[in-house]
Amino acid sequence: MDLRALRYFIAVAEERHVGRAASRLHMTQPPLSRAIRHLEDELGAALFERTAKGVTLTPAGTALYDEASALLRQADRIRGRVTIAAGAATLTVGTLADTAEQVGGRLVPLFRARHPHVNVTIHEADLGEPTAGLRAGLVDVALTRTPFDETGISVRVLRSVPVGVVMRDDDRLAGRASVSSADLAGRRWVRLPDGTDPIWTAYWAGGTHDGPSPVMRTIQECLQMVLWNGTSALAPIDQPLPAGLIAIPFADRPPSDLVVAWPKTGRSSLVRSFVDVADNAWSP
Amino acid sequence: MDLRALRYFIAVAEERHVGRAASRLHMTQPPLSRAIRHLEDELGAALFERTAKGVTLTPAGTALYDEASALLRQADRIRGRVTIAAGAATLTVGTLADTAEQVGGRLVPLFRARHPHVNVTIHEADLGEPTAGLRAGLVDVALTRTPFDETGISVRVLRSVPVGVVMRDDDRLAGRASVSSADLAGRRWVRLPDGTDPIWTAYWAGGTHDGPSPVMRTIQECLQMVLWNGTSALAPIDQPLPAGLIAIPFADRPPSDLVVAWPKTGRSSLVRSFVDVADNAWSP
DNA sequence: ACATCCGATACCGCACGGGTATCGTGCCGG
DNA sequence: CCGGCACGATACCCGTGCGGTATCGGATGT
Repeated sequence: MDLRALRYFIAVAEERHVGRAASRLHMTQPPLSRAIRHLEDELGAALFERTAKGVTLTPAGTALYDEASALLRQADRIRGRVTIAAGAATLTVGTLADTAEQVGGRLVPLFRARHPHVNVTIHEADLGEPTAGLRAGLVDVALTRTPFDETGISVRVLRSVPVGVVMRDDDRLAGRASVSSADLAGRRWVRLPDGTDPIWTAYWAGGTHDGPSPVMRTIQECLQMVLWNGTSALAPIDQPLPAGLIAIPFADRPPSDLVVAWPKTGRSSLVRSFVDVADNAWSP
Repeated sequence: MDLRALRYFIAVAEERHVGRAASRLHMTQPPLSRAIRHLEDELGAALFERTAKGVTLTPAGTALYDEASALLRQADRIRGRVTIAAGAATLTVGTLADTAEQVGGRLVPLFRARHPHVNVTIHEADLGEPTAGLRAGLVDVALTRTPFDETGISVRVLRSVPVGVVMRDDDRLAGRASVSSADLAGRRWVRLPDGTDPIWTAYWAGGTHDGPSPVMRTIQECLQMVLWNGTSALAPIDQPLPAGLIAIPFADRPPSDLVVAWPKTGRSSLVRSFVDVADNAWSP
């Protein structure tokens, strides 16, 4: 009887519905069904009655619900107690270009409210670091955008944002309702630093690179280059543009997800809590 | 931070020694070291100071010890509460021939004291069932003797018992300090039921079977056959023999362990508790 | 009758938690 | 001062367990 099984049980008990509980737990329904069955086997008692439109608690289930929720509350308190006893803990958050303003400004205060004793530091990464320092081990958790190489990295989507082609408002394509890859042929394009994750580079690439083109390191630089040099760029269209620039929806790319990312291995309790706060702040 | 990790931590904290804690937990030292390291990483705090002759608690470790022991006590209470709420639970214990008297008589009352609400039933198996009904799914846990086919079965040793050759006291070998396989050539031997686990059969076999020999089903039958038919048998020498029989230590077999055995999969909390009671009653 | 939605089942692949073998190191006795 | 020893740490292997996807059985309500 581990704590994870009890958390699963609590979710099912509160939702009275295995499928909904599964999505609340960010998993699929079958393993959750199995976990509940295992818990029932281990305790030697039926915890739920299965009905056609969900599940209901048995008396044993009700008893477990009371006990388990108290136990989980007590378990959650432990983390804080120990980190306090160990002295101030530190969480380093990596942000990619503008994600600090996009979500960090709302997220970090919520996190600090939950963990007043934790020191939160920010590492602002440039556009050549899609994991915002996560892969380099510089940060504990990152606020960034997909797509990038996710091997060894867990991701939770906060917001899904379509991308558009950003260009000067005197561009010959200005006014089009939408553009496709074919419209971009031969167009000069902003360039990411060499050595950047190829998945990331390919996603933001557009047109063709004939001849040298400028290298950008931040969203601001990127937009300035579009404005000054007449190049173009793909950018998420969830933010206001500087005067003189317009963005046209680009149908040939799936949306880019604004995500919180963390290492698959060695997830600390602070990281888990950070992700949890992010979930609660955006998913409902 | 699962409960298992906390149990590991408690053991190390109390022993102040990873190796001793590991053997107390019935595991080896390296995975325990790793688990402690993982817990420290997850909590973001050093819990122990490593010294040359063991480990000592840091302030954070002391804080965790207090919190964790309270949490584990609360978790242990849950099982009982739930099974009570679910109505009487039942644990079926399989015993092999004489193990019921050997250890069951002491073990079951201890278990019933810890779980007053649980119904304990006994299944007495004959000598052709070395797992005492465990493999057939007839029982939840078994008190039996090694060796047998342990695939899918977990085992905990309660007592290790040497075996001896049992024969009539007028046997020509009577008076020998010990015998070996060579002394048994051609001797008539008791026989186990057909279809019995070959590992088990081979262990208790001795001499050679020329011609039909009686089949035995219980230790009592076995000894009676030795007495009446002049056959011989191997038997654990931890019990008094009927008058007219003697046992001579037999060096050509490793000792037979008196064990508690249970299925590797689907271990219920009652089974775990039963094993735990057995541990505490015999291992110290 | 049938579409629909529920939980259960079957099966797969990977990560994790056991194991054994070995290492690095600090302490102690000769 | 050095060699042996005992401790925890590390390296590596392997089986189990827990995620996933695809599908089933069965109840419900139009």
